[in-house]
Amino acid sequence: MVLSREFYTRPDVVQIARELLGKQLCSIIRGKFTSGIISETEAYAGVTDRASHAYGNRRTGRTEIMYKTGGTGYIYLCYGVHSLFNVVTNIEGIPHAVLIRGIIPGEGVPLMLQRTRKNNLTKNFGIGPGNVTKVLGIHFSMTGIDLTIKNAGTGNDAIWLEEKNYKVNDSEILTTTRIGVQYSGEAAKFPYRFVLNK
DNA sequence: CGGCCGATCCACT
DNA sequence: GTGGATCGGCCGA
Repeated sequence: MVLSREFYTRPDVVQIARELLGKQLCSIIRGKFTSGIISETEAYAGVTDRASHAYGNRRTGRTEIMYKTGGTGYIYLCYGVHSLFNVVTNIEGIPHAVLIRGIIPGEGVPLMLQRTRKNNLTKNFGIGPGNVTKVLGIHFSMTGIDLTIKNAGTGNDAIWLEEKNYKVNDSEILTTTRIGVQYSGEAAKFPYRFVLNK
């Protein structure tokens, strides 16, 4: 079942980040389907979170996407090399987001290998936010895409999340501070990263 | 318009 | 453990 608008528009972005573990992230890129189970997430709590791009209510061409309704994809270029995929949460006007940092490969592994130019599944395949987008074929030019429908009307391309029969127990969830945000002072200490430890 | 820098990754030592 | 790659976005002038 595709995750609904109501799932994304709830107010607690940290709780949503936690709940996204075990959900299936799917893409159709140029007509080709690939998917994986989300194994690592980080919450970015909007205008009061110094680690967020929207800290201090900053509105720019890029961050504007974060102010859209929950269930929108916020994708941006990092270090000039990597597309990073986020799920926008909360209602329109409140710029919360969850960064997807890792997936367990599901369907379409041969195509994933082709995209990463590898011959077989390595130990950390699909781990790391730049790798998530690489294996699923997601590009930062797709930012703003609607995540609640399987065909978002952008030609053959679509991204969505599904609830699958993948059970996650609380005991399997590791909570830590976020990666790469040491510049953000106190916010760097927030326990906003969730890892599936299975 | 110029300069700085990033929610990273990988090869190499 | 470390450093280079690489370029759009953001800010200041």
